[in-house]
Amino acid sequence: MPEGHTIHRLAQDYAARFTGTAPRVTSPQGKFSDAADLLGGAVLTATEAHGKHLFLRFRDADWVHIHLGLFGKVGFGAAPAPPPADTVRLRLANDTAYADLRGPTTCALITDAGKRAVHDRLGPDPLREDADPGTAYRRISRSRTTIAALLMDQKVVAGVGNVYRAEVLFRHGIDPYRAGRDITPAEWDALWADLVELMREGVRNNRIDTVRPAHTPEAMGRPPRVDDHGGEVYVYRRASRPCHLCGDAVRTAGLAARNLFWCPTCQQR
DNA sequence: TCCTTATGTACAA
DNA sequence: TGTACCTAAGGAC
Repeated sequence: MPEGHTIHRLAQDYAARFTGTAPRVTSPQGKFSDAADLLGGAVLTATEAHGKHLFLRFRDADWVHIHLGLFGKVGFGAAPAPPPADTVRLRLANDTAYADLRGPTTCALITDAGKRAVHDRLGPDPLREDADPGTAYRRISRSRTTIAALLMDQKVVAGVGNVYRAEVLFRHGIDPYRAGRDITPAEWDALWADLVELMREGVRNNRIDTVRPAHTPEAMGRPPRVDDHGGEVYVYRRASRPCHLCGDAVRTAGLAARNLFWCPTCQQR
């Protein structure tokens, strides 16, 4: 499910199955039918991700812009493709594979200029080679907004979602309510480097794991556990349960319409 | 079977 | 700050 690592992984997965082929493009659910018709016979030539935005290039400059939102999902399978569910917004199918996209916030055909406009409103993405963390720090270091809100602001950093936000702040012992301008350059460098590492691992494994080897249940002599969302984490969705490090209750609170999770003992101002 | 929830974002007021 | 949008899974009945 969709934070930046999911989208970069999807870019790889679409590329592996469809690059250099002219897949049949359909929209069983209907909302992308007109654009799908325009892509009939077109070769998929590249895929790219920036933050939570996915781009599939057909021909020279026809881009399908996809944003999964909160509910979007892509399912891949081997040919022959079964009859699609009627919620499938976009199906690509060639002789070897198919991919079904459901529930996206965005699935639209755009031009190079349209794509550039998307990049322009996004901050640096820890998963992209061209990312400049200094760009993000210039905004953070001038802001009275909390670091928790800034990390989720895609104009500041692209690709971080609610899980990575909670976890990276925990890993660095940073209180989520600290103002951006109180984050030191050294703290930002460490946060960024950690995001790069965690998110790369997220792409590799297609899930979010943030617990250091020294803190796994095995290493700490505790019973094994499985976190709700499929990865091993410190605080995300662990409200009122004991912190893995200090044992105090993990706290939760609403912040900008999302649930924030943190350990008030391990994360100090 | 209904209700809640979710790793997101945009827009109105 | 609230609401709308898109889908599916899990839990309460």
